[in-house]
Amino acid sequence: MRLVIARCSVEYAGRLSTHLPSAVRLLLVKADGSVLVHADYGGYKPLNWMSAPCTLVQEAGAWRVTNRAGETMTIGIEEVLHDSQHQLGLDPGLVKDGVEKNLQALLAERCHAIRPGLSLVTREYPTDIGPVDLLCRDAQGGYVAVEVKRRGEIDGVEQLSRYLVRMRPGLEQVRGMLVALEFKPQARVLASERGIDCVQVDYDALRGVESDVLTLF
Amino acid sequence: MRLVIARCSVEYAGRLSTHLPSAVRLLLVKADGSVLVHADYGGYKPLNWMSAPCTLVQEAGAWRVTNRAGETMTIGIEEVLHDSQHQLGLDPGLVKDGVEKNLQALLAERCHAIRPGLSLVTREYPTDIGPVDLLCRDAQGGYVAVEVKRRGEIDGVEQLSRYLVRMRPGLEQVRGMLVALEFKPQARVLASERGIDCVQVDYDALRGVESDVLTLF
DNA sequence: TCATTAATGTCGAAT
DNA sequence: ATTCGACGTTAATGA
Repeated sequence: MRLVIARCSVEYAGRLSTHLPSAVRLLLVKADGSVLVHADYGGYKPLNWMSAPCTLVQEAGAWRVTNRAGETMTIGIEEVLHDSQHQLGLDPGLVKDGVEKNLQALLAERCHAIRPGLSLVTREYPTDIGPVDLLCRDAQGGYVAVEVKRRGEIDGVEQLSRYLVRMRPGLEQVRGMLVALEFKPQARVLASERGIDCVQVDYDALRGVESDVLTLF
Repeated sequence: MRLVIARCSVEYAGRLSTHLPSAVRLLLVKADGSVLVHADYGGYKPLNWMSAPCTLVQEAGAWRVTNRAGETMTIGIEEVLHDSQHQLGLDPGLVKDGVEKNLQALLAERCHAIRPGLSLVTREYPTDIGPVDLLCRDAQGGYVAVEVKRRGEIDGVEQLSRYLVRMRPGLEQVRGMLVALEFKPQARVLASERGIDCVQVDYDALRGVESDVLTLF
């Protein structure tokens, strides 16, 4: 990893065009070849960047970075204030907990935590445009297609709607249910129009229920 | 801006939980307080981060970064291999060209470049779920709702479909038109099913037409 | 402040 | 190679 603090200007031409006037910035060159240009504010996103795989050519006063798609980033170097190289080695990588996969697994084991009387038929019930997260039956024996999201947004309603259309030839009266940790108002409105129930659940409470179950065995 | 190369482990607890085992990484502390943890591969995205506004507390062997939402990032510092501070000053900021806003502005001024005979009624025509980019009339006087995208994808078709449903009570025969620089095949298929026209335009040509017009005056 | 939407979205998995 | 959906999406904009 190479760290350069330099007065520079940057041009990017690819999916769009950008221009960055001259100022002092951090240029970060990673071992995989990717180049990031960071200002001293604004977390997360670089001002400009090029992801690997790409090639960096250093000319007299300019770095030219290009990728296979023909996108180019040109960094005009005016003054180098710092330049250091560092050996970092491999990274073991990030472990995550609390993503949709975990949520779906918890809900599959505790369907009645979504709605009392709900029981699981199968996970990943296939349709010709992709699998429905959970297929359940309610207390009256009716089928319920459940789409699980961390955040209930309009896309989730559209996704579940598409599944329901594909399922209805076989399962005429299947109902739709969108389950999420939180909901956007627009999603509730659209779901309501489509006759889809929105059910909000609590991740910690679900995990609590889950660990209670585990301690029983 | 402070640059630290350190052997460290990182925990994040917030919208989800993550764990990052010990390894050598770049810790980047910006002037606005934001903290980024970067590995030596994988462009653009930090492994972990906290955006401003947030507070960094440095204890004996650990940095604790928290934000207003109660999210926490804890960096266990085991060995510092590099530590330098740099004065960057203000950044003039990034200038972009070719984003949807530019495209919409160009098309609003040159509706007939979308389809001959098309004329603008208004930009940002309101519906109760958001504004339609352009409302136009065609050569026969019929209304046309135009949604502008850089890339025509399935989401754009769905978005325009929702607008059309909301508009039809007032504008019975309004047609839908999705305009983009490029189209995904699936978007064309879905649009066709919904009776929505897909029109591909060229950004440079549009700008060319525009600058020709400007040079006339 | 919240809600909504674009993004050089990125990234990973499945096809 | 392309499509699809998740993401601590982030970031910007308007109400």
